[in-house]
Amino acid sequence: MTERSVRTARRTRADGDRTRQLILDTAVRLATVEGLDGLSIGKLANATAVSKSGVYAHFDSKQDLQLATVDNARKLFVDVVVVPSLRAEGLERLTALCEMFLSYVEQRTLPGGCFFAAAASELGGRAGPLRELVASNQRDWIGLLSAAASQALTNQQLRSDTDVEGLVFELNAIVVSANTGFILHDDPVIISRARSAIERVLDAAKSA
Amino acid sequence: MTERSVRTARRTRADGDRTRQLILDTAVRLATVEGLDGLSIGKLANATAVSKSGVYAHFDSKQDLQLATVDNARKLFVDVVVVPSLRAEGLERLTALCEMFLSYVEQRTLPGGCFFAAAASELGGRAGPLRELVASNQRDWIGLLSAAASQALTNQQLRSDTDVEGLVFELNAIVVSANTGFILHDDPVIISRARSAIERVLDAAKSA
DNA sequence: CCTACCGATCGGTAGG
DNA sequence: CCTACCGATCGGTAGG
Repeated sequence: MTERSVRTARRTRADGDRTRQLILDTAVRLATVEGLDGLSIGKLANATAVSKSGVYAHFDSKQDLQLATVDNARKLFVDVVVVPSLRAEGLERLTALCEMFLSYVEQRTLPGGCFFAAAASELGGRAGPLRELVASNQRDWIGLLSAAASQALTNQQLRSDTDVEGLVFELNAIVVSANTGFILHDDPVIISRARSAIERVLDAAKSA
Repeated sequence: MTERSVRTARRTRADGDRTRQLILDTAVRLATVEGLDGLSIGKLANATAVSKSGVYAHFDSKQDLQLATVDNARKLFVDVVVVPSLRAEGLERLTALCEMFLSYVEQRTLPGGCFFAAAASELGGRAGPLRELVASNQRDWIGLLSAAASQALTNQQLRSDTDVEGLVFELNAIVVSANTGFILHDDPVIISRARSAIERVLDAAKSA
């Protein structure tokens, strides 16, 4: 009987998982505004109504929390940008990836815009595992665009003399720049300017 | 006599100006790596071998220091990117602005790459005078590119149906993305990829 | 420009 | 998961 009431009162594993997820989701949102470094355990504890040591119950150190936050941001990015685009193939997939990225920014999915654009700028000039993890995620994204572009080339949807790396560099530059500009100037016109630029670049590369 | 020795021992106005400039130059460099917010008065004092209150002798508050740091970064940018490009006009000026920007990044003028690219990413999602100052500098840069592009159009160096705003958006996206990629991946190939992209975009816009 | 100090907050730990 | 605490560092000030 005592045993029983203790058991019902005790926090279950599922509770712990939910708290951990709450902390990480909040961390992703906070980090797009304050930066991954500006994110403090104290502020995060306050924002989630968990005590500081409650946060440390889930993460060994600030760096451990930061790495888990990047992983969580990756999951979000895959869910809202990548997965919906995988329904299409080749040129259509390439177009969808760019459009879903722009829409992910435009919808203000995260308050400070794209998590990885912010993290890449913040950590670019530093060293350590956090920077490497962000760089690796960035390479994965470029790889995803490149694979779609290559398939479009194989499908003869793009001109046979297309420079795939150059095309992907340009597309990525456009969507990332749209993110920064949209957040800095709070101006949706920048998103439509990016849409036009994407269209122009892809039209120029399309096979006749 | 006592008067005299006191006078020679006393710090002159020029000494103060030199210290202030040393602080600001160090702040610009540090801010490209640590961020304008990550920049602390203590670290800055250490890096310049001035005491913390020595820093406060020149700036009323951290925000005051940050605003002065942005102004100092602007001066540097004008010196190394803008001024050399103003010798040319029209299309040549537009090309020079892009090339000088890429070279300013490639030469590692600042350890964390372009100051304003870093500041725009860091402050984009926040509010206040610092963000407004950075946004205003960003608009000036876009305005500079736009003016050169417009003149190129007037000079009939660009096709008469050229979308100046779209062209400038694309050129800026390319050079800023080159900055982030170069710093994050430490790979000079990204700069040459950007040079090719600039060339491709400008070639497509050139009048026959 | 310095030394010496302020309260607040940082990342992190002890003990439960 | 909590309260209560640690030394270090933060932005900033007093007094010289």
